[in-house]
Amino acid sequence: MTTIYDVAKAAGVTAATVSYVLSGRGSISQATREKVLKCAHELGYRPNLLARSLTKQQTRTIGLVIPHIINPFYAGIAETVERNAYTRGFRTVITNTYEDERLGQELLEDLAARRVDGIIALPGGLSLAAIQSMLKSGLPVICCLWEEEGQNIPSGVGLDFKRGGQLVARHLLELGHRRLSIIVDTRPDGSLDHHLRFSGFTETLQDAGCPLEPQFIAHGDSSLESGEAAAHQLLTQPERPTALFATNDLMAMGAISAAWKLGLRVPHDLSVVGFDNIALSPFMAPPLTTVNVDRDRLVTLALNLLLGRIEGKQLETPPLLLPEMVIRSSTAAPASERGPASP
Amino acid sequence: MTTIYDVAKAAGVTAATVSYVLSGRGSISQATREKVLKCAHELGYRPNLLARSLTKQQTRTIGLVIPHIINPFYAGIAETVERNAYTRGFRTVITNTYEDERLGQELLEDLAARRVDGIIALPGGLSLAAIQSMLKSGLPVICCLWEEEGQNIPSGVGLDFKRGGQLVARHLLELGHRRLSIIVDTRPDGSLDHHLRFSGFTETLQDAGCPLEPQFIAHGDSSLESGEAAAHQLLTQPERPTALFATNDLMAMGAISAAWKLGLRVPHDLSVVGFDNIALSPFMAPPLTTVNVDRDRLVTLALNLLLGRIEGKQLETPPLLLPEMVIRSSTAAPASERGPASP
DNA sequence: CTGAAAGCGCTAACAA
DNA sequence: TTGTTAGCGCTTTCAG
Repeated sequence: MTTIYDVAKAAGVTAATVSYVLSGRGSISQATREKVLKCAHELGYRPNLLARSLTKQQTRTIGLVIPHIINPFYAGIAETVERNAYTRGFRTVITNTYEDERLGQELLEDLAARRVDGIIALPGGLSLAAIQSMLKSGLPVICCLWEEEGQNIPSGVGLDFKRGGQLVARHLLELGHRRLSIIVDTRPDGSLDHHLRFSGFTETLQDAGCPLEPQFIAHGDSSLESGEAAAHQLLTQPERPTALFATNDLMAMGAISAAWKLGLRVPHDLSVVGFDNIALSPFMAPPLTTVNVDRDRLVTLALNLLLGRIEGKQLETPPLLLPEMVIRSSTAAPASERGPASP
Repeated sequence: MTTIYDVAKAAGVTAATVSYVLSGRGSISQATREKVLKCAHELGYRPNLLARSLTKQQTRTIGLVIPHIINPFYAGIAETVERNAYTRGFRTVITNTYEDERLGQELLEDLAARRVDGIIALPGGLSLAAIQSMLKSGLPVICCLWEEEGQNIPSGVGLDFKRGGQLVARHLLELGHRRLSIIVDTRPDGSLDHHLRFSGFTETLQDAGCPLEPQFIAHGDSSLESGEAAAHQLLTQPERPTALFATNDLMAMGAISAAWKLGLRVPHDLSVVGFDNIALSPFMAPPLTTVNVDRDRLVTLALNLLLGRIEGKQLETPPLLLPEMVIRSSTAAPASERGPASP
């Protein structure tokens, strides 16, 4: 691997000079600049970021920690962060916890060891303690979409998940549904946002005098598989629900799949609502009614916060983002309200 | 940030000693070992990988270059690579070209500048020239799923895409379809694998005396959107095809969506076949018939090759992987062959 | 406009 | 068992 010294020797100058022309700093005569550039090119010189970062004490790199890239919601976030950070001069390294707190901890340590300039952390596989520890060592961490009972979360950008649950309940109620069901991800080690979607949903039903029945509550782990399994269970009961809310789009897709396999038509026999509005949602059969999370805004805010912190500014956390209903074709009035089916 | 020197001073030893206990190398008395460990912990010491990598001349990190993480096919590959590499002691940094060759080139340079120990490169947004250039500078690069007319590809692991196209044609033919259509990604700057899926498909039809009609060929860019648009075009012609092959699963999903919106039932009115067998495929409505690419095997082979090369071994490229049909519920005999529809 | 020199944090001979 | 020392590749004062 050719170094700056090799280039310097070839160009008959010193390493410092090469460094200057390469960085565009300092004032260098046109002649030597060209000579250096030429030599660098000929020797196939490639800067060593390790060395550079070591001296400059910054990497212009941020870390992004998410639970699982296979979930299109996180893939979308990852893309947005990567592109956004890139235009602001930062590289992004994406890491998956796979919902494993041990791994999550390790990843955080690793990012710190790589001396990323800052981290954006999403819940799922990350303990608050681990984050605090990073923060304490001076590494900026921005928490996105984080919800944690009681404890105060480090600065970040949040979303009003509870409101999301309310919106869904209201939508379904307005369509005339009375036998509602839910598939919710409430794994003990998961983050609490699904609980909030759940409570927003149930409380609204309660208030409307139409409380959620216990047998219409099923659990999943946010995956397609779990959504399908939970929906199957819900839909094979003696009295079926007419509507189903899955607390994320992937489980909703699984639910639609379960319905399909049972010969039930969505939305005729069953209305389905998801949460997240992933890129796939408009292309499901039928297109999924869901709750949108404004990822662009989320990421922009998070990055503002993070890059601000990296530059030493202590910006204040923005207000909660507001989710909004996206009504597509997977919801309709219950069949009894509409007369006979039309194919 | 506390360094090894801080720890050394606190423990009353020298930096080298600290390095030794931290790495577990050398022989250190139990007493000092404990003392050092204790100090390191108390000071919140975190190793600096930049410095470490700089001296060790290796990062234990590999780069993965893919077109677009939002495509579940690539997300799946990314996960497999990351997990696999991790168990072998390597970290992975995932980068997206977004199908942009300029960006792709830059990413490659960046990975090299970060001194990753090796790279796994998938086609789409990467020029062969850029890869060759990395190779020339001594950085191991393994090309996966690469197809390039004439030119000889650097070592890597490939798949018999043509055969995949043949399998699809055969499957559809056997079901009794005669009016077949295809949505293919043949962007000029894309990789050639879709061309191969296409030619395998068309040639088989040709041989069967049932050549693909020109108006039944549509184009996409591998995205959901493009699949839906292309399918819409195909399905609104005076005489509809009875079967549709999309050269990847995402476009197939778009096609199912288009069919749904036109009130056509899959597979009753239209059979749909995809390619890739992404994690979503079994959960589409209906579950998608597709061509499986054995990602585990692919990644294992690629990693063997890469880690081998990193250790200096020059292993020979394994034979092409063989794709295989996965028949699910999106294909059936054409309606005319089956009598009237059953709901 | 360019060179000399110190330093970023860590590792690995080699001595002691 | 531990310390000394040189060096990894680059940046950046400070001189000249």
